[in-house]
Order: sequence, then C-alpha cells, then structure tokens
Amino acid sequence: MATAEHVIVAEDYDLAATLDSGQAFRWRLGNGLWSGVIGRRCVRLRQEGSSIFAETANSCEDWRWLEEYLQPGTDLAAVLETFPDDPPLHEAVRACRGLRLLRQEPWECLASFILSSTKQIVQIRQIVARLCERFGEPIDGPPGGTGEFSFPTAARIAAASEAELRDCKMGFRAPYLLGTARRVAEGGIDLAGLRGLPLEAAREELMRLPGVGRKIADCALLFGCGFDEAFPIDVWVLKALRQLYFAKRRADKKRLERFAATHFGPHAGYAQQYLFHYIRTKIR
DNA sequence: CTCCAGGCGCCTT
DNA sequence: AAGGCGCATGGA
Repeated sequence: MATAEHVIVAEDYDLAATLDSGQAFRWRLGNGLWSGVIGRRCVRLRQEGSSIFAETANSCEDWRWLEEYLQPGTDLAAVLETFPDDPPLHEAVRACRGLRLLRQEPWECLASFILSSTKQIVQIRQIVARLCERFGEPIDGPPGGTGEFSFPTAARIAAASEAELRDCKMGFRAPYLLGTARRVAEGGIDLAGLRGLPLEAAREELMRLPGVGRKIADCALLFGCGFDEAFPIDVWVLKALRQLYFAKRRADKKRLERFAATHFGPHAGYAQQYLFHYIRTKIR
C-alpha cells in the first residue's frame, strides 16, 4: 500500500492537548501516535518539538488539507495578545500553552455536536465511531488495521431510519440528527455559506435546525466554520465562568452569554477552549 | 444504588 | 422571559 509522510512546522503548538480537548471526536492515541480520519484520509500524527510528523495510508503530495485542519500557521501569541488581561485567563493559558482550535469540516462538526448533548466525551467518541462504521464509507487504513471509515454524508444519514440511528446508541438524539441531515441534504441550509454571514445571522440559521440550540450552534460555528469569536457555553464553561469571574455574584446563563460576548474579544473562542480545558483538567 | 454528562424542545409560570 | 422536566445511554 502506498503511504506518504510529511512534516509540518508548528511553533507553540500542543498537538496532544488539541486533539484531545473535546473539539473533535475521531482521534485515538496508540503507541505514541495519534490516529484519526480527516475527510477520506486516515492519518497518523506525532509531535516532536515544533515538528508534527504526519503519515497517511494513501499516497499524497499536496498536504494543504492537513494544514487547513490543524491550522499550524495561526500565530498563537498574536491571538493570546488580544485576550483581556485578567488572572483567570492568564492561569488557564499558563496551564496549557499551545492548545489550539482545529478547523473541521462543517457537517461532521455539526453532526458530532448534535450527538454531544448530555454525553461525556468518551461516549461521544463511541457514538461517532459507530455512526461511521455503519454509515460511512470504507477508506484505506494502516496495514493490519481493523478498518477505517469516513464520516457519513448528510445524504447518507438522511436515507437512514431513526431506528438504524438509534442502533448507534445515540438515544433521543436520533430524530435530531435525522431531521438536520435531511435539511442539509435537501439544501435547506448552506453550511459552507455560513462563513460569509455575521456571527448572529449564522447562529440563527443553525438554530433553525432540529436539535441545534445556542450551544451546539456555537460549537459548529467555532470548530467548523471559523468563527473565532463564537463562545459556546456548556456545563463546564458555565462552571468556569461562575467560579473564576462571578464567584460572589449570582449569574444565570443569559447574563454569562452577554458577559462573554463582550469580555473576551475577537478570539473569544480560543479563550473558551482554554477555560474549558482548564476547568476540566486542573480543578475537578 | 445514585448522580451526571461539551443540551434541546416543550410546557408551565 | 424565565424556570422545570423528560429524553437514552453509560461512566464514575
């Protein structure tokens, strides 16, 4: 089988933290290598200092797809420079310098986060894996592997039954995923076109889809559509904001949404990811 | 066993 | 507008 290797220069980049930070759900660590699927390619990644070594099962000459996904060219120092100068954020960044945002494919990102509600990250990974095995297409994997699959298209999921989706253990999320897949497949929403809209308009579009509320819309916008200012507030970020910024005040979710929209600046999504990682790993 | 997990939609106040 | 609750499933 024709394989291909490539090296990406990535300064100030923590690959492990980035792939394991709950923004993408198809990465596994084994023998020191991160294995995952991007589009129709099976990839293995390993970091040494400021180099990321990549290997695919297919032959490959043009690696722009991987650079697009990993975004190694983002100047992290310049992003952090835009953060507000407050103690909680300094501490969160200090705890995990090099954590990055990925740029994922919008449909896969949206569908994955529809499956994420009230699920732990390990379970989301399991559901996504089952969904890919059952509805994705086989792709070339490493020799001796157990079989790799692409993430299923909206059209393929739209053609499935709710019962078939429930067999992937997604429970009450099945009708949401099915309904949204149908809307996407029939052209009821242009996911790629969202990037050209203002944040609020793009969010409103997404929130018309079944199973997509404010939080999941913001995740799709941040992780899949390149809206750096999107700031998803889940139970963990809610906890971080209350604990670190509103310790002596009571603050409901609406209040915190308004606070986040103005406090964290043009790259608020990065701040959100640092706070998410910090509250999950450091405090418990 | 109970509690809770990167929520949403619907039904009450 | 704001708050409560059910929804499937499985870790902890």
